[in-house]
Amino acid sequence: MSHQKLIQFLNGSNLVSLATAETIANTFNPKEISRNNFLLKEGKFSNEYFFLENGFMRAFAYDTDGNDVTTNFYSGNQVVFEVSSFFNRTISKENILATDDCTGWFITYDQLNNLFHALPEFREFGRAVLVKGFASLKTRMLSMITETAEQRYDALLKTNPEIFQHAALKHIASYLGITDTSLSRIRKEYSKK
Amino acid sequence: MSHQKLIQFLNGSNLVSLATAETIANTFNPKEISRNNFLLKEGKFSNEYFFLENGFMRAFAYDTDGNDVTTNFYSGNQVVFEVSSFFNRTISKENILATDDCTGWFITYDQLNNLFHALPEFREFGRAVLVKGFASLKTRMLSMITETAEQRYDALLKTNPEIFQHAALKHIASYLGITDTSLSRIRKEYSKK
DNA sequence: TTCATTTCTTGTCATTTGGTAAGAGCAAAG
DNA sequence: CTTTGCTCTTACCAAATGACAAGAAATGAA
Repeated sequence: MSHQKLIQFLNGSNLVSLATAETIANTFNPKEISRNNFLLKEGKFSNEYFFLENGFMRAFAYDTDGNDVTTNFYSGNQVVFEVSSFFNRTISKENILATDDCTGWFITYDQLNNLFHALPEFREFGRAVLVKGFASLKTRMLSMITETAEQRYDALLKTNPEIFQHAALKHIASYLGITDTSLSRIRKEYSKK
Repeated sequence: MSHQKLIQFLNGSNLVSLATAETIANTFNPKEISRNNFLLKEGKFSNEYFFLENGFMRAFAYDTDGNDVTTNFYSGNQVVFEVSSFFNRTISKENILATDDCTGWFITYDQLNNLFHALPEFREFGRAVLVKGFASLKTRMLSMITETAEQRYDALLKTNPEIFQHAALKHIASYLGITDTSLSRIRKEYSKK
């Protein structure tokens, strides 16, 4: 296994030089997670800042009635971790599950901080990762408030079609904030158009 | 005007020593915004990392139909800025309006980065601000998906009662993701209990 | 393969929420 | 004080979504 994809990911952000990207990548350790295994289980600490190279993951939490609610999907070339648990060193309320066989690279919280301390470029990169996640959640929140379920379905289909190739519809439904029954109805209407 | 509240805010995070908090605070400049003036207007850059000492602010965006949608409320002792515009140096889609006379302290993007570069403690603080905002938005997103409008109203009333003393109900309604008509109905039902 | 389980769809009905409009209450400006 | 405009409430009806249950389809295990 080579660090090539990780180096490209770091350098491609335009925040990290190629030389620095190589230095950073060398600190990352390879990790494989096979289908139906967890990157993170609720009650544990998120302690791996994980670059997902290949595979697919789903983050979810349980609501007060015990229903599984999808909070995020992750496909390749993304960083996967639970922000609050990882940075605040608190136990996670979320699970992150590999729904396909996954490969990637990780560093621990301590390693991340050492790199942040030593490499200003990596700090910029780390901040950009946080900001990007924040911004996309804000966008999603606004769409929850201003758009109908069908509009949100349509937008997800167009912007993240890969999700529909990897995730169960019931999990997509809870991600969209609706029941699986409603999603099924929406898809029926939608297919007529 | 003294930096005292700002110093307490920085030091109270337990991430910044008192001496460093004083150094940081000295870089901040005082700013007053009177009622109905904007800290940020859409189309402009968010370029002030603003510590709100006193007053009340509301962030909002317009949806595709031109409706005003409240994205956040801010009362005293919080940092106010638009994450994506500020850090990505892009124009803002959001407005931030002082709904009461406000006082506080700000630094610019460049000043913030200089401080981050020079003071590891302030980096930690800055990260904590981002992480806190991210985590609270995740919580809000989950409540949008799993709770009824009445439950969300109840939760907001209990966790952020100050909002009800400063904001118009129609603005609270869009923040909760419902119409002002629905909020009015919910309040009527709620008051019976 | 066969059986068991899970997922997805569909139907029915109830509930929630939205759209619209009208009127009451309140506050700011003249 | 009166007028004007904005906010909030209320009523009515429509639309969207949920809850539940049954059956079909797909998946996984033995």
